[in-house]
Amino acid sequence: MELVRIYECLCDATRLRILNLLAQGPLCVCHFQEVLGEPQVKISKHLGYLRARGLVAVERTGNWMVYELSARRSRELEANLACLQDCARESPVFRRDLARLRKRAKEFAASSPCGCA
Amino acid sequence: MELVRIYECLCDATRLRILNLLAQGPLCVCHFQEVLGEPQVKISKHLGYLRARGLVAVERTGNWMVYELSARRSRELEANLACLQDCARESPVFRRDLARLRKRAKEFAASSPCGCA
DNA sequence: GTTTCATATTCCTATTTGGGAATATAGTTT
DNA sequence: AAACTATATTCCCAAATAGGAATATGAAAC
Repeated sequence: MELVRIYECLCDATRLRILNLLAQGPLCVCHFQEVLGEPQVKISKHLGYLRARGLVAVERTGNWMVYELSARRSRELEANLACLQDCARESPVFRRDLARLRKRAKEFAASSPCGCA
Repeated sequence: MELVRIYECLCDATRLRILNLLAQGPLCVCHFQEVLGEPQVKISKHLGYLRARGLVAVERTGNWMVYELSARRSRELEANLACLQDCARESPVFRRDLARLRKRAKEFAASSPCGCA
């Protein structure tokens, strides 16, 4: 059942926070690190997990790996991402992450030429 | 994060099928067994899992344990159950389960006095 | 009180998971 | 080519999970 695969992706806090950020647009690994305040290996592994299950896609830009939500989403994935967005809107953790993302968006754009944020 | 707890409940096929049936109303363990065609221990354990996390509630009626969706649901749970319903509507597995449930509803009502179905 | 019935629990095993330390890789810069 | 950067992977461990066989529980029937 494809639904199960989707829910497996959603049942970890770090992955939820990653998906929440990605809803705003593509982002590279080091910026996830900064915004979420989590070690590189953790971020990288969770992104790998999401990628292996087709929720996100990657593109290399120089040294940076820029991740984005997969372009081709099943109806089920679309519905669940929308639901997550809905829930995230009211949750302190997710709001805080988005606030940090916006706060640093300019620094990000200036410092790294990876084109994300 | 409460959301993670919810998604953990949703990332198993048997539990999804259980929740899909419960959306139609309360049901006792042996009827889950029949409709889902799964062994007693499996059903019972997954119901225990859902119960421990507050998604379902139980009430004893004679020998039967009748499960139902928890009456007090957070906004997040409500949203995700609705989303699941939405996805289930288009999935063969879930539709088949519901068909079987309806087909046997009368037998159930006649055979066991547990008041479910 | 013993049997029966519906359900829960225990015990076991195999698999998956999350996390971190250390290391590898692949581009970029010098 | 050597050094550096951003990221991925490997190796380890502890914990959670799913499943089934066997057994326990608790209410009902006899």
